[in-house]
Amino acid sequence: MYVARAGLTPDRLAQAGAELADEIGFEKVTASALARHFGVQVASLYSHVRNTHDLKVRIGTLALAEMAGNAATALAGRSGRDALAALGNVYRDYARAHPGRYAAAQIRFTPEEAATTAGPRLSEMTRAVLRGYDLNDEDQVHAVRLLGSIFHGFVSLEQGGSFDHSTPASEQSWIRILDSLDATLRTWPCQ
Amino acid sequence: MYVARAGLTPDRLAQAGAELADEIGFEKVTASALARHFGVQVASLYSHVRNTHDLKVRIGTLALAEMAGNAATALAGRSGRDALAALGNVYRDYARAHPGRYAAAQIRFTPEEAATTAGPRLSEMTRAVLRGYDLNDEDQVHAVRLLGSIFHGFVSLEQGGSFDHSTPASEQSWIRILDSLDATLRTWPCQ
DNA sequence: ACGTTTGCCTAAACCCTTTAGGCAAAGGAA
DNA sequence: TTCCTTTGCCTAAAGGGTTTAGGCAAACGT
Repeated sequence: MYVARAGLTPDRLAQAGAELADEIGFEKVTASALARHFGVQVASLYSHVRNTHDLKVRIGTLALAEMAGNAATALAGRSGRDALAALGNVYRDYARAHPGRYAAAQIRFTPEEAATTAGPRLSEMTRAVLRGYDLNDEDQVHAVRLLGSIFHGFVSLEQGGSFDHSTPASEQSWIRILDSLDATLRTWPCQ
Repeated sequence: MYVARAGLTPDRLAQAGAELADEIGFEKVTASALARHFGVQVASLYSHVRNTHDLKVRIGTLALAEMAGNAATALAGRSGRDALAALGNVYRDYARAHPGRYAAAQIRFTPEEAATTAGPRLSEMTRAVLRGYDLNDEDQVHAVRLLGSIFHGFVSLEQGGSFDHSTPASEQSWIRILDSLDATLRTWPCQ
């Protein structure tokens, strides 16, 4: 016995799941919680998503797409250290504004899932930053991996509170790290 | 109706949980799975750990202690780039050999939990590496955070398969990244 | 041998996931 | 409009995982 249709769709579930993730934590986003949010029975969700893993993949995909979009905007008209900082801040700001979504973006995708996400677009943004530095093709791969490691590592540790119990504030370290990364990329071919 | 006591203790549960985590994944380590492993009823575990979060914290603590121990061994008699690579390889090798334990070490500890873990000991190992470079106190904090970010970020992305779909092998990037990190630390004060 | 402590048990309540099958609303065609 | 099809959400039920309460018997100190 119900009043009206809730209008569920896979995208709407992913969107609501993303919002819920930011509020209560990605690992607490369950089919039950989402069903409560829409005021429907849990089983109803299964007409729109295959299972909870499917739901989580959709949330992660949404997050990656948002990050790639933010990156495209942030990188427009920037190059060099400016672009480097802009991309780093996309990661960091996104993780701070949307911790649940950021966590969702870190789930392990299968190869076919990964191909359909905006992950490749985000890699492309990283390569765009590196165009401001003089790297050959192989070094560019290493540099993409270096940037990904630092951005993800820093954001992940900062998010986990690892930097909370020492001074100065992590902001200071972030600036210094961007500086040193810029220096590294400028002198990379010298190795 | 049972035959003999299983000899459960908090430490034994954490140890078995750690092994289970490496076999089936940390997120699949449940009280149920652990009880099955020991051939006891699920409720029996609750005499030894408060709840599943307590169990996970114990597994994470065990992992951090093992990593800190490995680091102490690896750093003995090394300095400079040699020590840097040794510490990085402790992270990387541990994550590869014990993915479940490594995941357990990443859970968010409360401040009082964090104080009792080997996390501080691992930070101390990082500072030991930095003694081979000429950094003032504040720069040392930034450098500790940089090392933590890179090591954790690289290992985490490599573990997640992010480097699987491009060449060359991640091993090459790892070496280049250690090299550039060494160069960064050697010239850090020049900024 | 005896009392106390300790370890594991059964039972039960609660929540989350997933599948199967059903009814009624929405939407298209005559 | 009426009829038919599709679609959306429902109920029901089975299967796990978590956690608490209370009980019995083994282990242990004396």
